[in-house]
Amino acid sequence: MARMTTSRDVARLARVSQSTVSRVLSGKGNVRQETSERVMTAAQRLGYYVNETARSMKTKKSKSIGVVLPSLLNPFFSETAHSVYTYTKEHDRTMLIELTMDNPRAHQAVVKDLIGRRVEGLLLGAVSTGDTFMEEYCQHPVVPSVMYNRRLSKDIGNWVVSDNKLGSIMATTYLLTQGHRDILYVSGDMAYSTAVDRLMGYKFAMDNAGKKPRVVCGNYDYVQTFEVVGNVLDAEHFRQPTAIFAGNDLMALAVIGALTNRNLGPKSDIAVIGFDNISWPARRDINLTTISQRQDLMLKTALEGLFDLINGRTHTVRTVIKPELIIRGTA
Amino acid sequence: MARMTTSRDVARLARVSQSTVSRVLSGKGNVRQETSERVMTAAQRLGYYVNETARSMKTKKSKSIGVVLPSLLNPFFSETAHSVYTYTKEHDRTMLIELTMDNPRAHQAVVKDLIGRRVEGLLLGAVSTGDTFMEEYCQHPVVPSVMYNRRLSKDIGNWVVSDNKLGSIMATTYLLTQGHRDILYVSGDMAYSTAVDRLMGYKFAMDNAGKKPRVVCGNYDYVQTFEVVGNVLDAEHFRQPTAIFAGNDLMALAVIGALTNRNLGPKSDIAVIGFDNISWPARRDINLTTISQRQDLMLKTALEGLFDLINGRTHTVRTVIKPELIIRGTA
DNA sequence: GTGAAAGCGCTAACAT
DNA sequence: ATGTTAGCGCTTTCAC
Repeated sequence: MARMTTSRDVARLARVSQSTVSRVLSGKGNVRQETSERVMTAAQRLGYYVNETARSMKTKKSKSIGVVLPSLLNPFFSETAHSVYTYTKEHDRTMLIELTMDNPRAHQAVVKDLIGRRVEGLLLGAVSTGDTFMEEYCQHPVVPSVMYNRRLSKDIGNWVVSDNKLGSIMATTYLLTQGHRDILYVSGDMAYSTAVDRLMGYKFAMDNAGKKPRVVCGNYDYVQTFEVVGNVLDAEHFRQPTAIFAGNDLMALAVIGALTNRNLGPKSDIAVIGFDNISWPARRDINLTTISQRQDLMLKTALEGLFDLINGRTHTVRTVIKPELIIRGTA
Repeated sequence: MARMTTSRDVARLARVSQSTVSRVLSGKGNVRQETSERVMTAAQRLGYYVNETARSMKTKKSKSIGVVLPSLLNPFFSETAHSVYTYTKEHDRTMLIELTMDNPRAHQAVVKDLIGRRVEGLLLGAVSTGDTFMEEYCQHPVVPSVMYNRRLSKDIGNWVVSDNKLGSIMATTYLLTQGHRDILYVSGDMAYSTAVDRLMGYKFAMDNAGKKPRVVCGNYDYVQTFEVVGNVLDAEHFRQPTAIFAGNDLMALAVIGALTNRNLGPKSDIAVIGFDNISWPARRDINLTTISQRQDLMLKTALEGLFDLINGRTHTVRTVIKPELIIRGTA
């Protein structure tokens, strides 16, 4: 491609100074109507697009916020990304997405990358509990950040998370009151606070009811859960659980998949409950009973908090969102 | 946040010139081992991150490619986004995502935005057939672009799409050979070439078989399809279709949802076939019969083409990907 | 209301 | 091997 037109080119054609072009296109400063029109026409004719790179270089505002997510293959996070886009746009910012690909070790690099690109703030949705880089970062931040959904084990930095332990207790208790005694819990990847807290809640509720907890690990992964739960279902010498509580909806879907595969019906044969309440399209036929993280509220809170941080309106943002039990058709 | 450290700060601390810092951190130019280490230590101590904005300002390479998608709520496109991330990363580029929110009118603005940010190339996955801005853009491009999946009606610009008409014929013919005569087609939003071509294929195949086509419009939207198809199913005075062919998988899921809601089974009562072959998590219990767009191949082709364009290795990229019939459990 | 000039933080000649 | 210098394309004083 040929060299791109600059404001200088526009200035030459419009017979004004380059700073006048800047004034017209940024909408700042007084410019005579006629001059303005001449500039606009010239810009149009040359197919001029303001160079945002140069602009943010000068203004020291990148107008962008960095978002770190584990993956876009989990509906929970692709929905998050979609909403982040909407909200940041409302705040006249663009979102820069980075993915860790479900690998905690990739986190540090993508955060550094985002900082290098001079994002004005960081929304971190893939923090693992023991991330030492993040621990240090929270002590000496260069750019405001808020952890979303997942957080560090040390209670530092800014975060908006849901009360995962409580949500887990709610789910387990609900199954208990439905008469279930053998409740299998499918855990997520224990590298993340959500998995830790949810497991804790499940154990707490089971202990309280004097029931024996039974746990398998699905790692927040569809395929792994499908297999691991399948193994449980196929083990003939053990008592089958009457209910399965999955640590997130993605794994709950895998559970249902494993069930269907064996001609077992969710609820009719084995109750299934998830966690997240993803507003994912197949909900009408799956109709999953789940714990809502109230994702939209959580995200909005995190983002508003981040903007408050950016604008110096606050120093800390720490919010716990109360989860909700959503009873549908699978439990 | 305090002013960020610059290479100048690092230079001062390391007692070298600023350009030496640049040489060390960009890995270009010869620097003595010892000097290099001194710079690295200084950078470390100051928490220095190279300002990519300034760097790309100077090098005139943004190291980023712009991606326009209709939405991240449709699994087809969130999967696309996920893969784009992987591929662009392999090419040492970052992806800048913009969404049209399924609104063709939003397209022009987001493309301009991306150009303003000086992306090196554009992957356009949300082009509508009659977009006059894009038509003009293709004649006088400022930045290389390739349309992905959807394209203009005028045959201009660069594109990688699947043979949607053929795919549609394959789906319809398959249903016909299965003995179906009353096949309902659920169309997508006719603003997009995919919807136009798929409808054409369906009609062609039906005509060929001497069957009467029957079409409703789901606009590529889950909720709308759920309702529209529900209406058909509830219309008592009409003959029910024995098979439903949905213009994409998202709508096929809505069809199955509407079926399930009425205690009808896909295949057992009414056959369902989709289009896309999204590798979406619930596939094991839904087990949707569909037409594969071979998304991965299509995307890879589009992106490789885009990079070829960027590097001046080619002038045009136009590829039609042959679709595949994937027979599973719903038809 | 408009122009001239400085400078954002880098890289890339060009010197030495 | 390292320092000096000149911009990249803007915004923003400061003059006039």
